[in-house]
Amino acid sequence: MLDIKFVRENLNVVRESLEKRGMEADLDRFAELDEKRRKLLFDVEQLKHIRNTVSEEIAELKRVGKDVQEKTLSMRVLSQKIKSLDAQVRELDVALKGMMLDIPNIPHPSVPIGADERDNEAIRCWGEPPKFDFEPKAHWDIGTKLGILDFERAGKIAGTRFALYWGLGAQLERALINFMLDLHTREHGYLEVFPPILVNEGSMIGTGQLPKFSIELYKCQDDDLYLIPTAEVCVTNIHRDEILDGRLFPLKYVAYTPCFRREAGAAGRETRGLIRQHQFNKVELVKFAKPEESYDELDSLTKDAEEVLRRLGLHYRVVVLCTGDLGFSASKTYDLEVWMPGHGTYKEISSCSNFEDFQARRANIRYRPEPKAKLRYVHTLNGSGLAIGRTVAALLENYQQKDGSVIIPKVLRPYMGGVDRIKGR
RNA sequence: GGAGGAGUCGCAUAGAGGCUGAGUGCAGCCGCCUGCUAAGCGGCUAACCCCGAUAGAAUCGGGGUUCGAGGGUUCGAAUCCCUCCUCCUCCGCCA
Repeated sequence: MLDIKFVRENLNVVRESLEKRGMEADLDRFAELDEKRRKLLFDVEQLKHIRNTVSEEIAELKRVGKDVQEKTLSMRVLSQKIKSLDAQVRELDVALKGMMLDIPNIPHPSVPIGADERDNEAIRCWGEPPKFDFEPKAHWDIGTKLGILDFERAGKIAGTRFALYWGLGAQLERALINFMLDLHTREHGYLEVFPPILVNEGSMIGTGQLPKFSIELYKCQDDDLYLIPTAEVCVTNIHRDEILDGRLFPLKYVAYTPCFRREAGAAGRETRGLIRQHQFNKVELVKFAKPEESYDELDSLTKDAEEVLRRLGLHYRVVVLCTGDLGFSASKTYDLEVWMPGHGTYKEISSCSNFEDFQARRANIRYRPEPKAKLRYVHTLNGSGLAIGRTVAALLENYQQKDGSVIIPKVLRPYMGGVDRIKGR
């Protein structure tokens, strides 16, 4: 959420930012309702002032045993008036809050302007695509043939866009989770957390999934609970409604969780394989930072995620998302895209974002910069470090051999009981 | 799931319709006093919103709101009533 005062005083900045994103909002209506609300609020507060004063007088009169009837009667009228004005203010509050919750974050000035992912800018590359003396296969063919991935039975159990892992496939998934958690906790200084993955509506509003993107979420029918689409939700909301100690910044958390997405807008896209699943595992990095340090923290968070790919020996590039591709809550996002030989393309495997104070304002997460200073909103950041299913896909495609087996990178072997190659069941 | 109890300023607690603009203690900060420390004395220790002053984020003045959340009763609610949430105790069920 943007600061309502900022929006009030910078309507054009907000309008421009919406335009850059290719989005719309009725800002004229916002201005009108906001104006109306403040006028009403001013009126009702004046009436409340009278009520407070007269109530005091009534108390005083009763104390000395004087008649109070006349004042009480006139106050009864005033009180009704206040009640009705209060209701009107509340109505406008709800309308304005609703509008504010639907306005996306303002992109950072360094974000390239563009319409969609084709306008994203690649800023760096690491490694080389592996060379094959045969036609590299897609990971679903490799995995199915090796008997470690079973999409048919997953479809029977749950439906399309679900996967069943067997044997070394399941172990590889688990090995990657542990490898990533160990790397981030032992070498990058993150604190491991294991949060609830069913969360309430307040948490979803806090990070920006609700109210606008409910179509992407799985909701429990009989409870006010949602399955998380990313650990960003539960980990960022750890500090909802808290005042944090700025001396401890940056706070760095890492969490492994399953994630659940309805993929409502992706019908027909990437229906095969592990790339786009309703349920997938992810190791997520989350930071709480001071505003003046948050972009440095974004850079180091991105590097922390990149380190996973480097150690796995996977060729990747880093792109800056353009305004049209930028997420609703983000000010700036770097995507890590891993090379997928079976597809012949790069695929997003991590998304690292700075939300500035957008989520902090929604979730009410603040800190006091100095002992006597005013409270400020923190900046929140997060990034995948990494998406596990997509990493499995990338490993299968990049390390596939002519005989259909797949080499396990050295760093994972200790996590696989020393297995150096998957040759099938 | 059932039955009780509780949620008040950083922590601990008082408060039971109007002398509460929420008191007290602790911790913390700033003074004073002091050879040093301790003690003592005085002060400060909440957030948000609206209006006004100023070129302004700062700051100042006025007003409003907030005692878990939301409604209600009343001229007036921390206090009474209703709904919900969270925590604790006991019972039942359960990995």
